[in-house]
Amino acid sequence: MKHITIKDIANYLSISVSTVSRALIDDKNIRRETKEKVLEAATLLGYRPNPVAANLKYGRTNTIGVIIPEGITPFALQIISGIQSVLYPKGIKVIIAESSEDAGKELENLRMMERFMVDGILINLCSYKANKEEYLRLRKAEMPMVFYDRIPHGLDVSQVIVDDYKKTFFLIERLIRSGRRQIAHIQGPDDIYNSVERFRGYKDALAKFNLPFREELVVQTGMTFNDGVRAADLLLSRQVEFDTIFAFTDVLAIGAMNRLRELGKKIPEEVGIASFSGTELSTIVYPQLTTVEQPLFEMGRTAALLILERINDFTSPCRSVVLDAAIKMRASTDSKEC
Amino acid sequence: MKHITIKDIANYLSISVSTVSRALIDDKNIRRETKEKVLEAATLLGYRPNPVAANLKYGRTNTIGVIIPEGITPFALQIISGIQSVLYPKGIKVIIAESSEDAGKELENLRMMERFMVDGILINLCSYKANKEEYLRLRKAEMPMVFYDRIPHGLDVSQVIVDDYKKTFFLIERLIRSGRRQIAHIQGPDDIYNSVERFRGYKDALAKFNLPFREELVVQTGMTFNDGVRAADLLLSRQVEFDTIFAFTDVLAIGAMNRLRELGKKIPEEVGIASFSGTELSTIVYPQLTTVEQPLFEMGRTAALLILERINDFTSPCRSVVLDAAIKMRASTDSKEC
DNA sequence: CATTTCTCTGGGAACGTTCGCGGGAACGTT
DNA sequence: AACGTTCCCGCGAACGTTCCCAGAGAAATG
Repeated sequence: MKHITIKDIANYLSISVSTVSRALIDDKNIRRETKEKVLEAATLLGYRPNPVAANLKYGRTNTIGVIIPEGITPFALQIISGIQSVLYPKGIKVIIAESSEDAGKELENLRMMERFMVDGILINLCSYKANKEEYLRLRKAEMPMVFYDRIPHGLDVSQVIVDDYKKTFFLIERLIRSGRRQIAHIQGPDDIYNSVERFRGYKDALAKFNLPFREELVVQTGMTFNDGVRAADLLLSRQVEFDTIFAFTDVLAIGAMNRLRELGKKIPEEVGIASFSGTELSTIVYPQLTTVEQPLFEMGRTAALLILERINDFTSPCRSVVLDAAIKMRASTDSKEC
Repeated sequence: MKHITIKDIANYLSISVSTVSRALIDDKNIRRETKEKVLEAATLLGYRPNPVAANLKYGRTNTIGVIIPEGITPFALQIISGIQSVLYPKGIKVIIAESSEDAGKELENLRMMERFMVDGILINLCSYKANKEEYLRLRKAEMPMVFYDRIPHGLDVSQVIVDDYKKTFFLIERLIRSGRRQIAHIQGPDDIYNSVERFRGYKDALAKFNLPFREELVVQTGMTFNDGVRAADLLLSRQVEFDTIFAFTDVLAIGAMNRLRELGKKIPEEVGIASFSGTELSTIVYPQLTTVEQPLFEMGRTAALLILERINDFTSPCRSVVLDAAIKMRASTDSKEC
């Protein structure tokens, strides 16, 4: 693609490049007349500014990186929509890298972002423990970073989250209030902080209603659909009664639900299913899932706003934004109280 | 972020910037000794090359744009993984824009990509008719483009697709062979060429077995989950018997399936469901969907390879790659012949 | 030993922009 | 009439690289 530059316009009008630049940049040191002449010529010649050159000047790339743990579910993409809705209008590019739930790959992605010289990074972690030194190094190198959804522990950074503990607590509370007593839990991996928090919410909610916490009702597993399937099998093999399953994510819940149905269990009559997420998955399965619906688009939006803040002023204090999330009672737990 | 430049290395070693550049760029006009010295100093000082500067020189941005019609389903993201697997190792950034099935937004996205000065664009269209003039203009301006999945009509461009007609034909053929006779079709929008092709495959397959084509068994609709729900309703309201539904996409199929089940129909005993896609959605629903499984990752990979070809030599002839797709018979049509 | 070739290095222009500086013209103020 | 201001505009440096050109010295050739 051949591009016409500011210099071409200057030649065309026999004026200097500086004046052209000033006209285009809306500098005040220019006569209205000449400015109009330049703009006219610009459209006539089909001029498109070359951001690369300007960025070189400013030492920016106008690019920010997003690192996501997985890209199979719609989760990431909805958040990314939110991010882009803020950044694209500002002329900032967004590049995405996926870690496949692998801390090693996450590290690679961080390095790649650095190589690409992004102006900042938005991160959804694989593990809240991994790559800590790298994040410390980046922080020291003054790389603007904002974490969202899955955040690190003991690192003073900007972040945007929902209150996993509280929301889980409320969800379990409502399940109990609607008559469910034997609530099993499919727990996520240990190294995801949200998993720890949701587990805590689950336990405390049981305690509030004086329901016993029973180890046999808890299964810890991974993040995939098949992990959900296996979790259901494991739960059944323990020969302990349960009338509800609360799963760490949509995907796990759906895996478990499908397995149970395959084995002839009626949902929600014999077993109710609830989860925590906010993707469309929870409404395209049958029956629709009771879930804590996180505001994903909004989460992306605020993360993007935070990173802009951070880029503009690295010395500003880190901010932690907690978003609200709605509890949606749906057919999978057959609650009357929608 | 303060960055170490090539000049810093030059000062540090009291040599010229040119030599440093040569050392880093693996130029042959340099003594092995000095080259090693430079590399050593580079790692010592923590030098990271600034791609922006180099790109300015070369007139490239090392960025390619991807325009997708929608981002709710995993469809797009799986293809994007394939694209990134080729481009990221080459140091090429990938930016993504979503058109929300809206041709106007698609046009906006094209303009944005141009503003960002991407080196090339990978496109999955909203409509095969829309924005034609814009694509012609871009082509004339020598913007490298590759279309995939949903392609334009009557435009000489590089593209990567699967054979919608043939694969649909084979799928319907197998459904008929497994005993299904009254196959309904949920058709996609008119302005998506794949929809037209799949419809054609459906019709011709019926014809091959001397089964009557019945208008009442075809519903044309949109692309969303709810469109699938509505299509099922419409089909039922026509009071015509059918033992199978073949839907344009996974999402439509799932919408219809859930609606039917809600109304008490047994899947697959009373109605079988089949679709065309290749996302994980077809295997996380219950029962799992019979479907034409497109090789999405591979599609992304080849699209990326084609765009590289095009960027390196715009004069090379446009290529059209047709990928194979597997027909997966699953529980939703209860076929014995998995 | 003289000449050519080769190897390596430094200088400086170029990529497309922005911006500080200086200066000329026009204007207003004493 | 002399001076200070303001308004515009051009010049040139700068951002971090690459690369062409020239040249110094070494090596090879006669």
